[in-house]
Amino acid sequence: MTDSKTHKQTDAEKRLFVAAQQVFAKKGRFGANTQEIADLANITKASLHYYYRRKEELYAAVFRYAFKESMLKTSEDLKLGDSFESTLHTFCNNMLSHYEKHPHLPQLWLQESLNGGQIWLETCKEVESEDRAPWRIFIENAKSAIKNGEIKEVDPEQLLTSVVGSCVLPFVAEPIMAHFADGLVEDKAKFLEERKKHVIDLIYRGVKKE
Amino acid sequence: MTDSKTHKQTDAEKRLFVAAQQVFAKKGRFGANTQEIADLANITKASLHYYYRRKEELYAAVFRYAFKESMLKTSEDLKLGDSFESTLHTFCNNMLSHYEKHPHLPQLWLQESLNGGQIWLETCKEVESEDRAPWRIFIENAKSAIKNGEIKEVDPEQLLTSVVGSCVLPFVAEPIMAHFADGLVEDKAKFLEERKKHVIDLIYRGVKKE
DNA sequence: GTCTATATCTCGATAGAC
DNA sequence: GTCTATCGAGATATAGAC
Repeated sequence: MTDSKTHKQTDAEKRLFVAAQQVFAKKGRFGANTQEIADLANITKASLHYYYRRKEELYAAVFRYAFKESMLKTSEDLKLGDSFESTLHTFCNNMLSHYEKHPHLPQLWLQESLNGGQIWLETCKEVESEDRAPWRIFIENAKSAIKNGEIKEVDPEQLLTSVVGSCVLPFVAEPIMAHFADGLVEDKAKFLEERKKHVIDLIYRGVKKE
Repeated sequence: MTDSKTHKQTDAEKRLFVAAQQVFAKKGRFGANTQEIADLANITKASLHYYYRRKEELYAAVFRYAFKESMLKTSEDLKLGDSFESTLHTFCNNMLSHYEKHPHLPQLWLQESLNGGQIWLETCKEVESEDRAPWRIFIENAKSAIKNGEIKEVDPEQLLTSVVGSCVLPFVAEPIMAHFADGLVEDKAKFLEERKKHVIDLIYRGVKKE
């Protein structure tokens, strides 16, 4: 944790934090209720309110922490100045591996976005001011790769949209995707491993100069 | 409408239907409340319950109708046996044009997915039994294109995931995307027009045999 | 069909004992 | 720090007049 909650967490508080992530991811900021969170964390509602006076505080704390951690993971090994091929490779692999371990996180992002995205925006700015924003590195390296002829002329923002959309969909639309992607049901780990290869190959072929 | 609600709708019921789409898309199945829906439709809560006894019934009716209509739109002009290039072109253009006119629909799909996707699945099966499922045509035509050498060997399900993810993200993550895609804020129509070209070009270059 | 009024229930939040 | 008990707001849903 980086800011608001630097104190030592008790076991109960840790369980609360994890439970809140899950429930907010499934039900959203408004749909989630404190009883369900408390039950999942094996504490009472009163204890929940002891740690976080208001539900909104809990939501904001959970989102900020999870998002910052994830951006840190996603930007790992990404370096300004790397080739686009290497950047794409690292970006997709990091993102997909991270979300495979924590599939509820992309759901949490989406819920926040559907609910207006205000806290997301605030957190984004913090991440950017600390120079840990993976999307900035992605866009910068794409621009350089266009200039030096590695890839063709494309709008880097459009490209980023395609990459993120491709990586994230299996997690936010799992119940539906399971219906027309048999692989997702039979062996999820294998499907996601193939997904890494597929997205990286598809996108790189799509932009590289031959 | 195809089944459950074939009767003539009054003006009030139509307004209710539209309002419910909007509110369920933003707040989700659980977060949405009937007061907000009724207000937006300019009717009272009592009238809402006159048409749909329970909130859940309203939700299910709204989802089924909207999803079926959308699949009909998306599968327009798609024909079994078309080349993959033509299929991709039609699929992306139809989808993006439809969602540009009704940006809350992809939000409704994802809300349903986050809430378990049960009603989605039921509706999917209905659509498939009526042979109006655009995803089936997409996958079939991709398979044929692999066989006849138009495109390289790829998993059609992975490919579909990438296409849908790329097309849908701008609508479900708008508040965030607006932060790093300037074009989306300045001129949304232009951004989406460019998006069509970008996605079609990126994906086709990514799979075609040179 | 549409309304006002109200019953009933659930939720977030607090008080206060231990 | 964790609990039981409870308050009060706000939600869904219903009753019954027009």
